[in-house]
Amino acid sequence: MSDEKLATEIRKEQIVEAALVLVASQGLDRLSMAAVARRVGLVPSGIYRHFRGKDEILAAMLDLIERRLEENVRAATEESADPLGRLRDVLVRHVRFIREGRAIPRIVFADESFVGHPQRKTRVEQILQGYLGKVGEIVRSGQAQGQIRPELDPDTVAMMVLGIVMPAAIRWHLSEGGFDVTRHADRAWQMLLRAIATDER
Amino acid sequence: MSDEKLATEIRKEQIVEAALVLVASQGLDRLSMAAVARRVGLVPSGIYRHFRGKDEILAAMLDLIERRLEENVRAATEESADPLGRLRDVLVRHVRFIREGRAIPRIVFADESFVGHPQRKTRVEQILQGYLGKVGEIVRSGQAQGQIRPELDPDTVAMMVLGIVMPAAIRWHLSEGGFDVTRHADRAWQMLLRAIATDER
DNA sequence: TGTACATCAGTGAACGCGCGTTCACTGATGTAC
DNA sequence: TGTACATCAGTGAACGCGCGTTCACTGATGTAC
Repeated sequence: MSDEKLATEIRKEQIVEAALVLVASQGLDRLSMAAVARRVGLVPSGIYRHFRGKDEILAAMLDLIERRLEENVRAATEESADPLGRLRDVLVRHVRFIREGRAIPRIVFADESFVGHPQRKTRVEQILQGYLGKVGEIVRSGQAQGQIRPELDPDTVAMMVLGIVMPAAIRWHLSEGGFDVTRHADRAWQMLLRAIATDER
Repeated sequence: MSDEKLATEIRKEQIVEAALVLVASQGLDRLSMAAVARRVGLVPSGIYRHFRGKDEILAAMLDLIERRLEENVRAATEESADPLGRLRDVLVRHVRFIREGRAIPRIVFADESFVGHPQRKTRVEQILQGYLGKVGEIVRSGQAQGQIRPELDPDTVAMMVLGIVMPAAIRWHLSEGGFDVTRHADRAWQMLLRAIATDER
């Protein structure tokens, strides 16, 4: 198929990236070895030079997602000085994730078949909790600085930020991009702000 | 398999109900004709006496879900007199849905394979919009009665109610029931209340 | 009330299909001399 | 710098499996007489 022979490190990256793109555009259960192979210009059996099997690709995909989510929080933290701004930045980045390709929500919402392997289920939980934990940290620092009401549970606030994006992602997806995610996120953010910001502000 | 011969109307109900239970517990892509048949005590080919194929079962399942969601709003409207109470009631019923079986979120979050048939995608959108529309009606009546801030978009508020439940459903599912959905819903509701209730209240 | 028959729910073997995976092979690439 | 060789990425045929679906059949049920 391809004339080139590439080092396995490069191929591995290509394959995982291809898998992620495919999940984003087609969904997890249309992710076949054949489709991944086609996308990187290989024959299906060629994949097995680089991965032991589909499971290993899925595991690598989860690692990639974890890294991207971490990068997301890191960038938001750098961009804004104050915690409320950071939270909003996280939200905006979520919206961007949706508009670009929805691999992450698709995986997290994934079906038993994916999450069926107990190991994988635990891993997804780990990633989600890690992410919510980091967003919760932003909330906590906002409370320390007096921007966010001290009596609120940081974890709950973090989940509500996610909760703004999730139904919007679904409607966007169902309507083939017709739903205005940005507008919804703006409005919902204004509402959330009233709920969490201290009165002094 | 079973000694009994049952009227097709009864079997149809049994089959759709079985499909819904299976989706709830196993996920959409483990929903096989064989599994459905086993659950109602038939041989796989027996299903074809009552449905033209899997597609028709899925369509009937969507109809059932639509009815249950409508029933949900109806019950909430009857139970509480004031709109804020009704909204809270809708939320509580969502939580109950999650704890009982998560067929509905699983379907709405479903993968391209399910929603791939354009007709089915449109149908899911229809159901979701219908539901959000009804929840939005509750919000509107709350605005008319002065309980809910008039400047808020009812659709956004309806989505936020959904948004409280969705991430919680996922964590509950991932943690095998270990996540306390009710507690999260209570906390998030308190936050949402501050965001949407008028000051006079 | 008893019998003959049409209806139709349920059966089980068989099918075609797409999938993940294997395996013996080919031939390009980088290295040792 | 040129040649011989080991390495290993890529190939294509073949596999077993589970799936949705079909089809000729069986035999219980309800009805007409």
